[in-house]
Amino acid sequence: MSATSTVTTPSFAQALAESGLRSTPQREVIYSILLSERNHPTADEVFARVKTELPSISLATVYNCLETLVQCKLVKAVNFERESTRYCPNLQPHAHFHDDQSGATHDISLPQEVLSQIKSILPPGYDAASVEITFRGKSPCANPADQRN
Amino acid sequence: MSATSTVTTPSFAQALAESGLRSTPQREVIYSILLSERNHPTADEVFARVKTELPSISLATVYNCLETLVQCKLVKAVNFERESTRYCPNLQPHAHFHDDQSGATHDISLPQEVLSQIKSILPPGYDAASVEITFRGKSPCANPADQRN
DNA sequence: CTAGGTGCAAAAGGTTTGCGGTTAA
DNA sequence: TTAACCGCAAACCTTTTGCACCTAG
Repeated sequence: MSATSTVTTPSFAQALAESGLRSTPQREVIYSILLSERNHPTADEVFARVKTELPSISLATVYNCLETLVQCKLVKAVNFERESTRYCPNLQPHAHFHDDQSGATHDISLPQEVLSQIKSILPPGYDAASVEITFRGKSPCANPADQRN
Repeated sequence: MSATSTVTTPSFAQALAESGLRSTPQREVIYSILLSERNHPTADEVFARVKTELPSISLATVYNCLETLVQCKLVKAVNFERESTRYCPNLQPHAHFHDDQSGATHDISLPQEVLSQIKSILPPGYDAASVEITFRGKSPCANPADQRN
């Protein structure tokens, strides 16, 4: 629950090890921040949060760590237009809903059946390794405190 | 057919006028390049092409013109990850297939029925103004000359 | 001992903006 | 005449990189 302690989940260290990488305090804290704060934060937002725990961390290291986590498939990088890249620890197949007003981003679960119907629109010969689905519009936004801006 | 002459399609000037904007040679040429070269070029690629017709044009003007065309909905801006923005005059609902190897981008037509099934995965309360669907993977790429690389 | 990591500062894209001069309604 | 445009250069923002130092295996 807390992002404060250095919780080295076995699977976490393991996922890194599989890529020949180490589990470091920076990587652990950044990962736990992503897990506890599922608002799809930007690198800058993660930086602000992680600084409270590791005051000496640099923004470059945050970028590097996030990239590392993406490499070993612990998190996904999400982009909306030209906005800053956001990071998301949800590895399940899902779509994203981006609320332009509030800037909030929500995960939308994506049933396997819909996913395969989408893939079925591809003409023969196309081999899709991944599909990315992004909605834009107004979200319910029940909790105004969730709004970004 | 030719992108050389100053073809002021009525609808083109009209679309601009509706936003209180003018039809200029720069905007016309850029638009006709997009129409004739449907490879989803970047601003830089458009710049290279348009310079052969308007040698004195600047990259900033290309960016400005493209943005203007997007504003008055004559073209769509397309983004893949953090790559340069690409521009696309196809206003029909369609998905994009991005070939990571060649860099090529293909329009995939999106049947209305599939579109509505996709929208049906949204929980109640969500109001999607637009949906963006991007495939990544290997495309047939029958014509190697099309590869961007 | 040495490959991998961190922090810092500088560089690298891609895109936008401010400004002086030009042009079309 | 005057608002819209253009070209140029500088600014901007996000992200990456080079380098010196440090640390875990």
